[in-house]
Amino acid sequence: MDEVSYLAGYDPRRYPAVAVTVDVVALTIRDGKLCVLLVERGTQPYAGQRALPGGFVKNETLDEAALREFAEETGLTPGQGELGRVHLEQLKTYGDPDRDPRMRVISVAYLAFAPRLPEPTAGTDAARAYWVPVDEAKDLAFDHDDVLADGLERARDKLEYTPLATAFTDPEFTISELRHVYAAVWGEELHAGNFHRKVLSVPGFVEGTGRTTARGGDRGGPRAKLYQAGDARLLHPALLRPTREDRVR
Amino acid sequence: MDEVSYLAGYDPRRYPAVAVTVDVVALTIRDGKLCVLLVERGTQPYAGQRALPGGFVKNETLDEAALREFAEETGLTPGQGELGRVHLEQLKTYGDPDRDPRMRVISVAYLAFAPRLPEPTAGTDAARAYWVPVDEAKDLAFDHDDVLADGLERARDKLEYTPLATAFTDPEFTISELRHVYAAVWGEELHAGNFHRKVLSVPGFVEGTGRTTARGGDRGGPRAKLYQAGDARLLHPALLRPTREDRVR
DNA sequence: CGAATAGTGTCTGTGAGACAGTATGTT
DNA sequence: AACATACTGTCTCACAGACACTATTCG
Repeated sequence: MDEVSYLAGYDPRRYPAVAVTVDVVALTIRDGKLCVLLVERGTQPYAGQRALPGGFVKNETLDEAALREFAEETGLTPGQGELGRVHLEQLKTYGDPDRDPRMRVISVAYLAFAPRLPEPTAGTDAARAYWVPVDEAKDLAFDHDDVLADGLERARDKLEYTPLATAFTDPEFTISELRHVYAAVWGEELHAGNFHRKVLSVPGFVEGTGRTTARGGDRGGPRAKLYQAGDARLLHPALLRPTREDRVR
Repeated sequence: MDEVSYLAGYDPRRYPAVAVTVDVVALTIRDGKLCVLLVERGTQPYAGQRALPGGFVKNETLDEAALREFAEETGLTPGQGELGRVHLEQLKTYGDPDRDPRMRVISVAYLAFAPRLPEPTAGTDAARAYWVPVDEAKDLAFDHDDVLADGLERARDKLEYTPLATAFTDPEFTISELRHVYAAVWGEELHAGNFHRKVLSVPGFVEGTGRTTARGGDRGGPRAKLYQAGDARLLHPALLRPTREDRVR
């Protein structure tokens, strides 16, 4: 029976209550490591454990709910500055009947790619959230280990065929910085020379600004040219990560 | 605030009711055309219009709800025969506040790839569902036009890097039949010779059965070898569809 | 026989990856 | 001076796509 004919004679109050939340897998890169935003739980169940930030969906779209939660936890002001550069996309919905011990909770998970942000300030609502390297983010509350794993997989895939790596950088970046983003997300080093040529050869991925860095690297080397994100929304050809035969079967 | 601390002191009956449904974009190929399963709506709103099959989530996982809805509308018996060959995956969740005029409805959409199925029998519950070529499926109820469009996009992408085209065929198929699946989903003809060689060169995509068709094609030609799906879960290298520059920007 | 199809051989252009090499910075 | 880094050149192999060709079977 489709939702509609069903709803016609439906009194929602007679059915077991269902709650809908959004949870956000917010990723950024700090000190060359891929990090995820977590909050500490204060109440039961899972008190003291860490969880993904999230909350109830109010009278708003799902996308708006996710953006609002992200802004609240990071302390950023909606519709302003850094928040505008955050990429948010829907990831997957989790709804196993027993994923929350108290009642049926359907959670729409979102994936966020954020540039390096100021540490959430103490004293604000955002104080309880902090960035954790993804390989230290284990034993999360509820099914959030699964949600995080799905988010990481999606993020790694997206770097291959979209220019979203630039969402992790400053507006102006060097090819080397971009390579470090890929290395952090994929967890493996990339050949500097080939990566450089490849990035420049993909139409619309990056465009030069004419500027260069003020000085060379900490340990020497020439000043690097600065680039900004181009207008491509898909990379063509894609930047395939080194083939892992075990990903195939 | 995360979902959890919120829920601790939460009485769901005090909040506006939210309903959660699943809707299914079920695709199959009939007469060489990609078709989607639709139902005719009997009640307001959108009475008389067509919609994707769907319904309320009961005390079950979301995946189970989607499979149940699909089985109900097609008349297939759960856990049996043809139903076991259907591929089901979560597509996306739709939850705009006004997508249903009566109340807040969050819909988790699923995508199904089905082999050619018997036409739903009259006299059963499945009688009101029928297969419609996707290019004739317009003006659907609610936001189902968007859902269908998202499902088609996902299906076209999935054929590139997974062996899911075999989910549209009989268990044993010819390379030519497989090519017609790609042609139907992508909406363009493929070079027969190159496609043939490409499919056989991808490890684990198909494996020969040693058998051949009983007779050649209707209009001549040798008997074709029969293949079955291999054990690959990802195609490597992928079967990229002809490049469309406008997909990139 | 004529036509359509299954399947293979071959050539060409593109791109990925390995490697080397040059120029320009740093400590 | 020693070394790291930015960036470019070159070679090789894999693969996509165009095209040609043979063999088989149907009407």
